[in-house]
Amino acid sequence: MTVTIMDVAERANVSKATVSRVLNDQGGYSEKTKRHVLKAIEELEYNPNAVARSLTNKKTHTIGIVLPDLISSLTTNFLNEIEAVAHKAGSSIIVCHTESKGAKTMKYLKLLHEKRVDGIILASTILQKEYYDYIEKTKIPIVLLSTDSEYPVSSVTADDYAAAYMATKYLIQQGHKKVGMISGNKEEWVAGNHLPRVEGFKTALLDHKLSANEDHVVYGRFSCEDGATGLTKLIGQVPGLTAIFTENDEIGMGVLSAAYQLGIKVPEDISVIGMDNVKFCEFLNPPLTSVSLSHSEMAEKAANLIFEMIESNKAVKKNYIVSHRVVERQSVNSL
Amino acid sequence: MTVTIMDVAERANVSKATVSRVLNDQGGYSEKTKRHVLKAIEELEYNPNAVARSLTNKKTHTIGIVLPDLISSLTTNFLNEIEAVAHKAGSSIIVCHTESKGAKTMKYLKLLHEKRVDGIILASTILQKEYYDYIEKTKIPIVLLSTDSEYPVSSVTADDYAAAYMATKYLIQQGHKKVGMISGNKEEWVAGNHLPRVEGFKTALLDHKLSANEDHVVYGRFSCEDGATGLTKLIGQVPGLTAIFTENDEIGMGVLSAAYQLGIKVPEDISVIGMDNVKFCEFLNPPLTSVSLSHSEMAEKAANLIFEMIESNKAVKKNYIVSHRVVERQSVNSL
DNA sequence: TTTATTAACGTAACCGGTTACGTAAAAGTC
DNA sequence: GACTTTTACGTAACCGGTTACGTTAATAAA
Repeated sequence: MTVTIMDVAERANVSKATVSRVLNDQGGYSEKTKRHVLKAIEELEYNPNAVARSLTNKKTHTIGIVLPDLISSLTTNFLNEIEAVAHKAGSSIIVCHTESKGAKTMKYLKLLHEKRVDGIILASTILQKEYYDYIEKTKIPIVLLSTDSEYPVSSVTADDYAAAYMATKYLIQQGHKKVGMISGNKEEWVAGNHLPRVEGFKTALLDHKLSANEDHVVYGRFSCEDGATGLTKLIGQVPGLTAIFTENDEIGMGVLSAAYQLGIKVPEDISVIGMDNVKFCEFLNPPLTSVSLSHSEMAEKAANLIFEMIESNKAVKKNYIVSHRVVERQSVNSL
Repeated sequence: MTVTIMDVAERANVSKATVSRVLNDQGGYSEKTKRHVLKAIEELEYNPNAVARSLTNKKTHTIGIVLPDLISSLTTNFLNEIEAVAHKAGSSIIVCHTESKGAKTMKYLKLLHEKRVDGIILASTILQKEYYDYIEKTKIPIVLLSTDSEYPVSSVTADDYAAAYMATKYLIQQGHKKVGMISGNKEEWVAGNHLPRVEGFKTALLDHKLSANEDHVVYGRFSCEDGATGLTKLIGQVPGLTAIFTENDEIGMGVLSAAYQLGIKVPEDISVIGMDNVKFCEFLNPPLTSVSLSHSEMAEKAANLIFEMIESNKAVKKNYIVSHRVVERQSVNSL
């Protein structure tokens, strides 16, 4: 049916070994036979079978990405960047979407191992002991993207604590004294990096001699809707509230939207700063000030790292922390 | 190194054929040997090699998705939905990002064939003759997602013409007489469905005895920035403009943002209707009225269709058109 | 001219599974 | 008890490549 290396060999009157050699530029054949082989390939429209090749080579030129439900622009950021790097490295990516369910993650890891991917990027997912053990056993190179871990594995992360601290400090420097935070789900196992964010927020407040207790933070999940409900809740909990730090831009967007509906003016009545500096920040009304975590950069680093690990098959382990900065727009007032 | 079916066979004192049989529940072995085999698998932590399996089975349980640069929420919509369906069908997805470059598309098609994917979903990409010929030759099942084609291939699309017509008619019915459109790039080969959108727009105008010439349409690319520049341009080109139809929500978002910056009130001064009904519409200020194209539904249908085609390996060809409707929010005023 | 070296291949084993076919033992039939 | 059928396997070929090794012919060296 489909044409194989054997067909090419026969038509070119050589052995399949020779065909394989010219295919891989390995030398060991004359110019003339090379031409013959190439001609046969051309005529038969031969397309090598990567599956067969992978079997002997023990390399699939495929890496797996597993990620939970994320803000769409984050997912896209990650995926785009990783895919671009992978493509340059001559590899493809299999994406696995875990829907925030732990069980599915383990299933996916097994699946990816079955498919013999060359490496795995695990994004925004806490590395459970179970996962770690499995990865250790299978020896698949792995890098964590946007999560740290207690286990010795490569990772590319942002310093969430410091970033949150910076966001909060920025608000304080603009003169705000009553500031609240809207966070993701307390129990949420995804991302797993909101606790540092809450800590950074509180510490910044405390460091500047401002009060900071649990009333100052409101928990939701990770979406726009939470911004809306969070806003009213927060206003109730902290009297005289003038500024809000939202754990991510999507929540920030929700706050902006809710404020608009409630007739609360941003930034005149209340200032908002988000986090992630996602693309749409610029186009919100008002444009959302946000602390940039350069997700693209993270993803790119993670992708490069995984290929580095794959190539030098020594067990290199590296941990990168990308920088952050606040990008000022118009959602924060100075008092 | 890694444990193979042979290792299992030896430990269980059977042939690898038998191991394979119990692995695939094929019968032809006693309960006792089954237990032995299972025990050996357990003890050795055997994990079958999908690559080897694919080689004989001629099935990789992998499908390829190729898509160009899209609005991130669209991409995510597509990917999520397709991945979910694929996962249920026991398959994985390889995503290929063409960055709106035609050359890359062909490369990806070849790559996917090399990797012997079971099927391909080609999203928002015009099916060039070259692609079609290649697909025909390789006999890979393919379905087009969000693009039609002159060639006989399966597809799941929206009726862009009708949807644009509906959007425009909606504006007219709200009393608008001077309405303009901001479209994507005229020459853009991606999406390929903006021409019908422009046509739908113009026809709706004409059908209601309103003027519609090329001045009423402004072309950009597909992003927020185009909304911003498009707005000022359009205001210049059509005097007395009261409403704008944007080819997609991202442009719509850009218009909203630009209007805010320019002090133009939406919808009081100018009404805006978008297209796609992407998630963030609800959270814009004001919330953006948009005609819903149910992309999730499209993606799901496309995914189901591709697996249907893969299973019944007859060359089934089906063409679905999903419905559309305008979802009213607050960006359109009635005069 | 004879011998050593190298170039240009072919042969066959291997990667890790699946499966058609053959066979011995167990079970069923008369 | 002899014969047929069924069960429970093992053997070996196969999927489509890669590669170690062996062989022959051409070329270089002596």
